[in-house]
Order: sequence, then structure tokens, then C-alpha cells
Amino acid sequence: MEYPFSKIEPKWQKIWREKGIFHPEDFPSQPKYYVLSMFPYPSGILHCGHVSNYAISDAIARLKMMDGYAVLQPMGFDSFGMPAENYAIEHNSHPRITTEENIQAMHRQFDSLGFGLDWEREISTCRPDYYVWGQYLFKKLYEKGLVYRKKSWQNWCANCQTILANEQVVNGTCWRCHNPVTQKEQEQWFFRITAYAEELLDFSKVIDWPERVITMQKNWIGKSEGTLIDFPLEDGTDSIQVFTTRPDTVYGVTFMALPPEHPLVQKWLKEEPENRALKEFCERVINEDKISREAVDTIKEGMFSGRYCLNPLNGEKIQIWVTNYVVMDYGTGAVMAVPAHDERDFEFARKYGIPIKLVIQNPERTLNLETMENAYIEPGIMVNSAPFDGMYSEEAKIAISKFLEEKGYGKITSAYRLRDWCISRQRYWGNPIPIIYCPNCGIVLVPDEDLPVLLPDNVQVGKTTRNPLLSVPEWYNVKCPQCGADARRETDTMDTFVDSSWYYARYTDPHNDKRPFDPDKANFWLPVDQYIGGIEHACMHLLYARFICKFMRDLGWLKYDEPFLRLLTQGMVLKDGAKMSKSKGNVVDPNYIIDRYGADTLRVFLLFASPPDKDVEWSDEGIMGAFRFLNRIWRLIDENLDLIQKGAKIEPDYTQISTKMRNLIYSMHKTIKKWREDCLDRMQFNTAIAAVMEHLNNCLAIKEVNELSDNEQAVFAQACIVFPPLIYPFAPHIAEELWQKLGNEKLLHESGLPEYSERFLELDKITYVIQVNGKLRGKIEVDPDISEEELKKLALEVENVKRHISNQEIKKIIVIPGKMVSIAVGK
RNA sequence: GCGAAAGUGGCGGAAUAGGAAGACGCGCUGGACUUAGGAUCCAGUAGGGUUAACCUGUAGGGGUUCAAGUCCCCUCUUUCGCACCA
Repeated sequence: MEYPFSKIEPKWQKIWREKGIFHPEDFPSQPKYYVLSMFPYPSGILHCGHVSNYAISDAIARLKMMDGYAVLQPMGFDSFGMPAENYAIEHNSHPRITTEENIQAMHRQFDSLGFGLDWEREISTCRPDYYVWGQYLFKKLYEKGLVYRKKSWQNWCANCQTILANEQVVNGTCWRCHNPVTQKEQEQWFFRITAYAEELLDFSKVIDWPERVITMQKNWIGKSEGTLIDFPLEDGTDSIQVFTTRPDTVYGVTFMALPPEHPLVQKWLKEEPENRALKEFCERVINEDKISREAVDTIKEGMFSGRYCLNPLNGEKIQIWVTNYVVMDYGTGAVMAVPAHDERDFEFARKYGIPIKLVIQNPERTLNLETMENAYIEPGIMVNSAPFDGMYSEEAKIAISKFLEEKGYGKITSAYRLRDWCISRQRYWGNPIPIIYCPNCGIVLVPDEDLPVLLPDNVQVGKTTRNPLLSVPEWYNVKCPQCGADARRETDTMDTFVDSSWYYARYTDPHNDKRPFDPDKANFWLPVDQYIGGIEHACMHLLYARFICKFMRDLGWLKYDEPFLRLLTQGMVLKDGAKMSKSKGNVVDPNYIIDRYGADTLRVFLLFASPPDKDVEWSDEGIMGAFRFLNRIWRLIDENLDLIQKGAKIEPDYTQISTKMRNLIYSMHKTIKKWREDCLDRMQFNTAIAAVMEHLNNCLAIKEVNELSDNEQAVFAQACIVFPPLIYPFAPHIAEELWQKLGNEKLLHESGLPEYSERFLELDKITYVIQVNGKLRGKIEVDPDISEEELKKLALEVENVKRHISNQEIKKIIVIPGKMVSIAVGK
């Protein structure tokens, strides 16, 4: 007989909803706890990965509720974005309609899974009441000088017809469709995230983030310390500024390497149009796509510009080359090339016969320019560097930098790999950028009273290269808010990562129509105590959200430096070792599992199969195992209901019970202790569930329950009634049902965490393991408060121990209290 | 190439502070019940072994220690991240 999951699951979902237990009031008297899962894109279907994510957060939320916290666990939809647009095209519909339909469908699925979500606070990023505040935020950023417009080459996915941020390019392909990425030049809007680069490197304000994510973000920001140095042009008209991390090698510079995009190169091309060869070279390199140009194995090419600059330290004449291996948007976009001490410069100099000058000598093995096959990039002793000769290069780094600073030729500084965040998207289904272009006034912000800039409905959505909003002149043709002249709206929309960079704050005050949120409410609920989501957002969403949080702090809206105190990156759900995906045809539909075995079974399986931060391998047998487990609990309580209810009313006399029953009560307290450690301290639900299973086995091992004495039945009852609270975080429906059957009127979230008592964890006898030279040779059962001397004596008397000691000398006896006696012997 | 993490039975995994390796679940083997079933219950389940003593076992090799899955060094494999960043 299967337990009636299909009856009880909807029943409890309804009761929870009617009682509103997942909708905390603002400013409650209890301490707050904010649990947040990354909100989903409304595809219309929750997949197993979502279920796994939300099963983890719901377990945490319910645990915290049992522990007396006012828990906020909101949910919403990240509903702007290209997939909605494509979905609508495929289904010959409008994104607004399909998105709302999908949200409704997902609501039903969320409901059938029984997650404790506060739907009163639901947000959807494509609704004007949400995106209006994204536009407002854009304006605030603009006013603070953190938004700018720049013409630049952008990663372009021809399949998705969209610009991609660097973070969205994966191995030269689009992160979503994996088509090759090409280059396209566009005027784009940028958020100046680099203004916060230094602070984003500081993780001291988060409590518990995976080291892996912190490392990824630090690498992504990629700070290097170095020096800016000015090399004046020979003709004195200008100078080239370089950034270098190796100021110790300045005397070894033999050429200057510039990319074709460098402003000086562009200027020279205009000045001497007769230099056809250089012009052609530059055009060819610029038009090459960024990915293959920046790949490490691309062959280095270059051309001498015919011009020279001067080394500020010794006045040496230096050739200026235009090359394909220097990138414009890092450092100053110019490199002082030191072939003797840089692998790339060495390769280039050898290819073009440029001189190589040794300025750092290897202290171990003298370097010889004629026979060198690689650059020497290690530190060493300074040579050919006039006043710095003989110094260690690491010291010379500082000395030369200081010298350059004093002379006004340089400046000690840092460079970051992090680029500013391009937020422009030439797509329809996104938040309109609140900008108007006026022929008289130039760039004009849409006034606050005209917000939101509503996204029009009547667009031609289709796979064109044009931005669909360009098909709506009645929308983009407007009067300038300043001078009234005919003007034009910005037709680009914002990257959807803008929407998700502040949503955690909106949940704290989701219906506010005066401002993004009330700072008092946000400061009460924030920061998010526990955030849960996929590792794939390590360098995108999580970095952007930290940036915007710091910005909102600087505006005075928030008083926190970090949005997410603890981060859990949950593993993926795999099938046959691969991520579930439609294209692989290995998708398991959660609805099918819910219909056949119930939501509790699915949740228990996903939580039991592996720790929350590791991948879960799907297993049909594993589902059966979880289902059996819940059925066994059901039977234990249901079949002994009268006995347990009767027994629960008696205070047992623990001195009058058999060893078997004493062991059962020990099992119960030990289980609660382990469960509390696993759930509350470690968040390792797989082992917590294993502990509950173990206790269940111990309870089911008591046969002929009806023949026990009244006193022992009371003990048995105690051991059984802990199951509902123990499984509540993982399988809340069956837990509530059994709890009610046992005669409890309160719901489980208000019944407190199960408690244990150390008194029952004390045993009459302890087993000591005896090792001889590290090998297990015997066991003894002794009184817990036995003296060490007595214990050693008993250990040495064990027959098997004696045999292994034989005639050898006892060198040492180590006693680990409560565990073992280790005897070291030898000749 | 650089950086990080991981490698434990047939499988998922456990061992939390260096102290009995393999908890718990799945699968499998045998049995009970039986209207033969994807139900339930009982027993067994790392490998070897004369079946009990013992030996061997946490990717491989070395080391520290009374004691190593755990700490140190080297090698291999896998996964992930970055990749001409000056």
C-alpha cells in the first residue's frame, strides 16, 4: 500500500496558503532570515535543476522557520530576454502573452511542489511596475557619471541577433546557443563597473562564499600592479603611454607595439594616405574577428610604422611597430616591447629581426643573446641598465618606478582585466533605455514624471538584423523634453542582467510605486542571508549584483556593502553523466514524478542523492528508494497510531526498560544531534536524511510492539514522534499529515526544532578498539569512567593483543579517550 | 600554457579536529509470505583467504606519525575557470 500522497499534498498546500505562513510581515518581532534562490526565466516548465535548487532553499527556509526566524523566501520571474522573443516568434504569438502564460504554468508547478514561497511579493521583470525602477536606476547611474556611450567593437551572435558581453562569450561561442561569435561595431551604452573594480576584489564582508567563486571573480577582475610610462615621440609631437608590470626592463625596450586601433596609428594613417601597405594591414587586422585575433596561438604579425619614440631613461631611439597581438582595451592599449624578457615580444622580434637587448641576467646560468631560444622572464640581476646595474630586478622595479615618477615620466598604478559592462542590446524584449536624442540638446534623460518608458506592444517581432523597435516610429518619435523639438528615443534595450542586479532589494518592498523600495524595509530584510543558484553566474550576475548593491549603498538607499552574505552554488542534475537537455533527450519531467510518487519523494531524492553543492546523478531506482523511505515512515506511525498517541501521554521511566529500548532512545537522541549538526551547521542534507533513515531502521526493528510494557511503549512512542519534525524540511507534506494524525494542532513550522538531551547519549559501556602497531587487534567493552591505567591493563590482557605483542618491547601506549588504545611495539 | 577542485565497493555517496574505511540509499545474492508482484519482511554484500586467524585495499609512487582517505612531496587522470592582459 502506498501512502496517499496525492491526497495530502494538495491538502497541505491549501492550508499553508490559507494561513499565509510564508508571507512574513514587515518588521516582525522575531529575527529575520532571507533565503533567496536565483529567479527563473519563465520557460513554462520547471526542470529537475530548478526543483533541486528550490528544494535546497525550501529546506533551509523551513528549518529557519522551525528555529523561530521570520523567514522571507520570495520568488519571481526573470522574464525579459531573447528567449522570450524567440519563443514568441516560434509560436506566432507575442512575448507578453507567452511570458504571462508561461508564468501561470510555472505557478502551478511551484504550487504542486509545495515550496514555501511568498507569492505576495512576486515580481516579474517584464512588467512596467518593475522595469520602471530599472530605468530609474539607469538615470541615477547616469547622473553619477557611471553610464557612458562609446562606439566599440562588440561580440555579436548572428544566431541570437544580439550583442554579447565578454562574460557571455564561452570559448568563442555564444553562451546560450553556442554559435561562433563575430565582431560588429556599434554605439553602445556602458556601465562603469570598473569604478568599483577595487572594491569588488574585497570579499571581507561576505560570510560564506565558495572559494571557487571568489577566485573566479578575482581572476575575472584581474588586477595587476604596474607602472604607466610615457615614451615621447622622436618628433616631439606627442607621446605614447604604456602600462607595464616590468618597469625593471625599461632599459631593454627595443620596440613599441601598438594595435591598429590605437589613436596615434589612426592619426598617422590620415596624415599619410600614401602609406598603402600600413593602411591595408590595419584594416585587415581590425576586421578580423576578436576571438581568433586574441587567441593565444594566432601568429604574430606586424609592420614598422616608420616612426620612432624615445626611451625616457636613456634617450634611445625606439622603432614603433603596429601589431596584431596588442589589444586596445587593456592598460593603455600600447606595449613597451622587451624581447629579451617577454615571450611574445621575443617571438615577434626574432620574426622581424628587431634587436634584442639583455637587461636582466640569470644569476644561476649566464644568458647569451646569440644562443637564447626563449625570453628570460624570471627575476635576476640588472645589467645594461646604467645606474641600476647590479641591483636585484625585484628591487629595481620599485627603484625605476620611483625614479620615473620623480622625473615626471611615469606613475605607479594598477590595471584591471575587467572591462566596463556593455548593457545595450538591439532587441525588443527588454527594458527600454530612458534616453532621448535631441538634435539641439543632444542626449537627454527621460524626466522622472515620464517614466516608465513603456515598451510598445505593436512591434514586428522577427528574425531581422534590425532592432524590432525601429519598426515603431510612433513610439520612437517624440518631442524633446527640454526644448520640444522633434527627437528620437533610444531604441536599444538593456541587458537582462541589469534587471537581475537589484531584484533582491525589490522583494523587500515589491509594490512600492513611489520608488524602487523603501530603504527601511530593504535595510531590515537585506542582506540576503542565504543565496542559492548555479555556478554559471559566478562572473556575470553575481558580479553585477555586487556592483549595483554597492552603487545603491553609495546613493544612500542601502547600508550594506554586499547583497548576499552566504552563497551556495548547487550542483546540476545529470542523467547518464550529462546535463539534462532537450537536445540530448535525457530530460526527466518533474510533473511525471510528482504524479506517480509525489513532490515529497522527488524532493527527498534530490536532497539525498548528494550534498547540495555537488551534481546529482538522476536515478529512477533512487526515486523508488526515496518513495520507500517515506512509505516506511508512514507505516510506522499510521499502523501504530493509537499506541503512539497513548504512549506519548506517559512520561517513561527510563530506568525500567530493556537494553533494546535503551538503545532505541539512544538512537533517537543521537539522530537528532546529528540531524541538527548536518542541517544547521553544515547544510549537508544527504547525511541528515541518512541519519533519519538509520533511526527509522532502528524503530522498525522493534517487533511485537503490542507486547511491550506500557512503559516501553511510551519509549517507543517517543522514538516515533520525532519523525515528522525531522523530515519536515525535506518532505513537508507527509510530515504535516503525520504530525496532525498524532494529534498536534500546531503546524510544524511553529513547533520548534527537535531537541535532544546529552543525558541519553551517555552509554553504560564504551567499546575501545585496541591497535598494535596501527593494526586492529581487539576490542573491549568497558565502563565509561574507567581509569587510563585500568584501561591499558585490560587492553594488554586481550588474547589476540598478547599474541601480536609476543616478545617484543612495548615502546608506547597511547589512549584516545572514548575511542582506542594504540600500542606501539618493536625490538 | 596558467590557476583551482576532485579521484573511495557494481552505482550514488559517508567518514565533520589525524583515531574501527565503506554510514545511508540503490543494485545484486539467498530466503519468508504469496492471487507471481515495480509490494512487504529477514539475512548477506570491498577483494583475497585453508572462511578463521590473517592479508590487501581510498588513482599510482614516496614521506611524516603509535596511527593517513584525511598532512607533505612527486606522477597520472578527470572536471571547471582563464587564456597574447603587457
